Amino acid sequence: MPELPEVETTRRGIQPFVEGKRIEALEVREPRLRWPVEERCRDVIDHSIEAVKRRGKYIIMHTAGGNLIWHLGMSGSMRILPTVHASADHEHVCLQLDDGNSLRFRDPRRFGALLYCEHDPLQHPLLARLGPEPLSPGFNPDYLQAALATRSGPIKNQIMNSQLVVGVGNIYACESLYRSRINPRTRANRISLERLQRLTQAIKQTLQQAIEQGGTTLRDFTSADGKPGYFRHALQVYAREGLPCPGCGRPVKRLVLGQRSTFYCSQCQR
DNA sequence: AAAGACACCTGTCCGC
DNA sequence: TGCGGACAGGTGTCTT
Repeated sequence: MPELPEVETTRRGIQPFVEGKRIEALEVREPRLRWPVEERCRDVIDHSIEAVKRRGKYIIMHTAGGNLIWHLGMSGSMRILPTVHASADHEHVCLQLDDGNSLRFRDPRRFGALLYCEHDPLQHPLLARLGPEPLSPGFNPDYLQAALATRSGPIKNQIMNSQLVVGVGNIYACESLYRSRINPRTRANRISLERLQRLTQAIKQTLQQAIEQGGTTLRDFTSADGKPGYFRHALQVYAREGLPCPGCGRPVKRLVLGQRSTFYCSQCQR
């Protein structure tokens, strides 16, 4: 489920409820996430959450007792509920706050993660080698051209590679390539600077618009208040195999790249 | 160094 | 109604 817009929506949703609050308890009902939840996560107990940040698809909570790094994986979501509220199925972690509310982490598939990092979380091995934020000025045509110089694989695989740029998952890769009229199979290092200009712009616009819509809900994504995202209605090719392309009316095609479904228009995207 | 396959999980949907 | 198989928003790890 969660690509950058969904993670950012989640971050914005929880931030006002957790920032400045003290962590009274950390209840791990199911430690078997992507990696086992470590015992030292408990070092944050009795400390206040000073800030809630995002890097790529990671959500980072800063406290004087160390930092919590969250990843939503494929099926993760967060909600704020009264602590007395019973926990739901697949709600693996509960962070109890000092105002009677708690943050619940639910993740049926358990591809998500809760990590602890005592010092600078950006230096954590999983975060240290991440590429630039797609909405930052550092992600631009010149950067992308240099980054792709040695990459001959399909462009779609490249923009989904978090070492080149973070936050772009399967939905937004498909949508951004459609918007920039680039065929997802195009070999990355053969794309002109002009077309990379279109691509970087399309990625920025698509992600920005999706954030403004609260992300995309395909099946079960909800933000911290339990509401779905509305960008689903703006999807032009993703999960629309056989339906007419909004540009030319021909049926949207599907192929598999990097073992992921890829949706595109063979007429509009060259 | 880059690319591709595989792994990790549960839930849902579709065809028979 | 039940069952098997395909598929799902991610990404680290291993092998070529």
